[in-house]
Amino acid sequence: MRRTLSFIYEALHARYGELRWWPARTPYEVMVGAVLTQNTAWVNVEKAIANFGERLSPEAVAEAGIAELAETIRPAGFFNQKAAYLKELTAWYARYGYDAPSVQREPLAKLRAELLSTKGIGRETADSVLLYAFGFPTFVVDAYTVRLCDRYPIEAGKGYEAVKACFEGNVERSVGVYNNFHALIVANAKAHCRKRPVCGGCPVAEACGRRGV
DNA sequence: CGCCAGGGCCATA
DNA sequence: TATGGCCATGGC
Repeated sequence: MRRTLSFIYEALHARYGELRWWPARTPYEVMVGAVLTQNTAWVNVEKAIANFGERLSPEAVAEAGIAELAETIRPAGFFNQKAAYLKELTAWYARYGYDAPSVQREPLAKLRAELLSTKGIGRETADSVLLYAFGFPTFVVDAYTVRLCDRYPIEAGKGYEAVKACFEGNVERSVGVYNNFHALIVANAKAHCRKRPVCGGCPVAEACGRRGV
């Protein structure tokens, strides 16, 4: 299994290089994107992000009315729910004075538990926030990662935490690797490992359990 | 036109 | 624990 994961990482890296998802900007913008992208195409998230203009700050979101916020994020879909979720996540951030270094001084496990008890913040969103916004070494598992585990002989076990533990236990414990590996999985899922697979030219076809399908 | 996208909540059994 | 319904826009 370790060999399989190492092979997949190396092969994807050779094909796509360093993708570094969610580049720079502010941690808060990453947080907003993490909520908006829930079951939503990223292109729609970008439209919603653009709608904020100068109001993409925790202070502005905290002050905004829920209806106004919903209208701003409309292109991202599920806008009523997500407006409420953004309020919740922003309220969590307020505990740390909207200050990233203050968050980063806390233990990962404590922060993850807090996020998971925040309405609208499930495992993937929590891990995305911790990894991409604040730089904690926590592996993000999404639908593409689960698909990878379904198609390759990785034997990660079932459920989010099992898959997460499998990756964390078998790749270098590094924020950079966690970041890039997840981005690589997404990139290959879009190019080849789709729901309906496009196996021609796939860089990891050699290790695929469905080779020939 | 139908399918689906970097989920999560809630009710139900 | 594990399904199923629900939320909603926009690209293809």
